[in-house]
Amino acid sequence: MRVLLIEDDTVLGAAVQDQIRSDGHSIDWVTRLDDAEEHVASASYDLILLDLMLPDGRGIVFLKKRRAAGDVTPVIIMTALDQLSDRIEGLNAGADDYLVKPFDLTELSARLNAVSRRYAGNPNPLITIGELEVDLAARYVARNGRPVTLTAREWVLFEAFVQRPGQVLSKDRLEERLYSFDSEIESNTIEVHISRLRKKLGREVLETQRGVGYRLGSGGGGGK
Amino acid sequence: MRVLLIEDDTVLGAAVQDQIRSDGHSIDWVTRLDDAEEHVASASYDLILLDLMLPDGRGIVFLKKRRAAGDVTPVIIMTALDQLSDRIEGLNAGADDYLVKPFDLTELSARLNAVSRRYAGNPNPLITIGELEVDLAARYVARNGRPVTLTAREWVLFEAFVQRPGQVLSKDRLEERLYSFDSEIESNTIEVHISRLRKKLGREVLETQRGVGYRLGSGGGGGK
DNA sequence: GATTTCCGTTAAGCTGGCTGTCAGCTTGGC
DNA sequence: GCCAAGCTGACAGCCAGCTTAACGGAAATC
Repeated sequence: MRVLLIEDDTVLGAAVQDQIRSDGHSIDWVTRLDDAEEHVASASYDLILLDLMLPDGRGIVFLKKRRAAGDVTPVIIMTALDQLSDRIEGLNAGADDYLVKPFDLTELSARLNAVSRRYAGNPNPLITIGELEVDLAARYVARNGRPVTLTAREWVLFEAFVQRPGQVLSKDRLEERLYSFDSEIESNTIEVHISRLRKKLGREVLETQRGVGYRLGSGGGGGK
Repeated sequence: MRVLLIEDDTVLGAAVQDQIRSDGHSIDWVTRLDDAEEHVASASYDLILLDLMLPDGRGIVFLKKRRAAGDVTPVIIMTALDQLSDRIEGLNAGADDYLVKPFDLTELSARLNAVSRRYAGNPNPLITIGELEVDLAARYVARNGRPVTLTAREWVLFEAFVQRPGQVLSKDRLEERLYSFDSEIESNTIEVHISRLRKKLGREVLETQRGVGYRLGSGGGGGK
């Protein structure tokens, strides 16, 4: 397994590097986010270990950027014990796991094994919905075999429907998903995004349940 | 998403149950491992929340048994802060994640979302009424396997009957359900909606009890 | 640092269909 | 056959939702 470690603490970094090597994996270690950007651009990794406090920015930003770019490499974030909100933010931003500093090196190994096990046995399943093909893990949609590019918000919405085929999702529920916990939104943002999704994916993909919400259209809930 | 919670602490258990419900998932809560065994044998879950210290044994044993049996349902274990060795053992035994007690409920939600994102949710139980299939949670009805679209009002009415199979509901009662407290309706609105429902769902679905009200027809609640 | 492109949000006008009402008809009880 | 209760087709008003256009901020490129 190929691991990228992003950590500016040299003591911790060296320890992690040693542990991972002795577990039989290869590892690249960088201490800055811009270094990290370069590495992910030029090489492919099976796992990224990400510290959230770095000299040139917050790790969360890096993570969000990767996810927005469609990168699904598993990311484990490393945070201090008291940074609860960071952990939550990290998970919502697409992290797969976190480690609380200071952590035991055997725990790191266990996590590593869990991740490699999870993704080894999971070739991405393709979901077919009418004329659409979806790969949730890879953030990929194609319409009639032709790939469609969705923006971040569009994907979050679309994913919600694909994960719950046949189920009606209310606008409130979708809003919550887009904006996590905060903020009441008093506009038709959801409607606009739905409209754009329909434009890209086909008019029939999302059915309106007036006064209730939306759901995946024909073919989507066919299982029922 | 369907969750099985295995936790003997009633305070924590109740809190978790509430949180998960308010996130829109369904949850079964047991306090003992043998109860848990029964549940996983008779139902399928999308996620198991597992306390490691239980009155009739260690949760680890349960987890190992499930994995040995080939069950890949995601499991999140819940441990006290100082039980580091338990966490490691848990991860190595096949747990997907862990939560450190005491944990924030928002963190629980974030974890839940991460899991449900990873594993697409599974549909809810279907209720069969004659030639109809109903999924209350998904607001879904099909007649002879063909999905039927109900409007908001129609659904509210229909739901009332499905929730009380065999029971006769008076027009007053139904009116109350549609319009809460306000407004006297001086027309035959209910009758009209009933008529529309019958047109969509079949004539026999709703029986008229002249002078009394309506009730679900054959197959609905005949048993009880 | 300037410029350009992209994306999410907001606002406004429009539309389709839901919903309540009524009138005329049917059904069931006596 | 008569009456009351219930059924249903038609219709119009209105509102939820759709769409388009424009704005502002962020990121990317130079």
